[in-house]
Amino acid sequence: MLNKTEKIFKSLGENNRLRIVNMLMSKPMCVCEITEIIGLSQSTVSGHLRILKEAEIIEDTKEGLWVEYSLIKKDELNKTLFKLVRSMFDNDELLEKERRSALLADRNILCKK
Amino acid sequence: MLNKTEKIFKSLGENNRLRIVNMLMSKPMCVCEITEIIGLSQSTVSGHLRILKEAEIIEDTKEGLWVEYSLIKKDELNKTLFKLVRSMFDNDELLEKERRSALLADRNILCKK
DNA sequence: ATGGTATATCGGGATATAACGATATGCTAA
DNA sequence: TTAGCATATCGTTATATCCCGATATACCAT
Repeated sequence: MLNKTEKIFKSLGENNRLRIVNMLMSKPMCVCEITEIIGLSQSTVSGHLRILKEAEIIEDTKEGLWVEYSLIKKDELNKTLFKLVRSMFDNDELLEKERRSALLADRNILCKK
Repeated sequence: MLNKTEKIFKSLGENNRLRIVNMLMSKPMCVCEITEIIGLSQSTVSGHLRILKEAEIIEDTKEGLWVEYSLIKKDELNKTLFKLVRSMFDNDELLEKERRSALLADRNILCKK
């Protein structure tokens, strides 16, 4: 469907959302972890997550006080899409660094203020 | 690379550009054919084509007075991308109709005014 | 050269998007 | 219940995007 397709590509057509998708390739993360690593305001990150969620790229699960976001890997479309995106992300220094940061991120350290 | 990836997805994240890509899946077309079928102004269509061209989704070749645009199918990335997009376009009535219109389009009839 | 055709570019108006800080909501623990 | 933390939503501002008509450019035929 045209509008669904537009929504998917539009959601991926923005640098900071691509950075979020890239980080979620390492592991599911809560908003505060993403916010810490990406260096944007919490409200901005929340907005980006909403857009990716509406495009059915990511989903969220409540984890007590936290909301954990993760890539939706069930359906074939997304699998192909993520494989493609991952290949496009290869050899990008910033993205590699952020995948590593995501992997190492510990919400108990990053989030408690 | 991040910015290249953003450019590609941004170029595909717009309904009318998706319609153009869909039509070009039938065959290479010149601007006037696309303009006729899509029903937007010539300048708007030209703008969309420029964006798709800058994202290296399509390329153009001069054909005398005409400029013919076609999908860039050489590299693997695009091949995968087009296969994916094509599958997302399946069973969309408007897009099917426009692929057919594109296939039947004859620039000698559509364009000469 | 002139006239005609196809395409690209420019300028402007309307709408959409991205960013932020402030505030609201929702949950947990004491 | 209250306090505190994580997240979502709201209001605003700045920028980007989409559309069009008008104009410029490029090419072809006469």
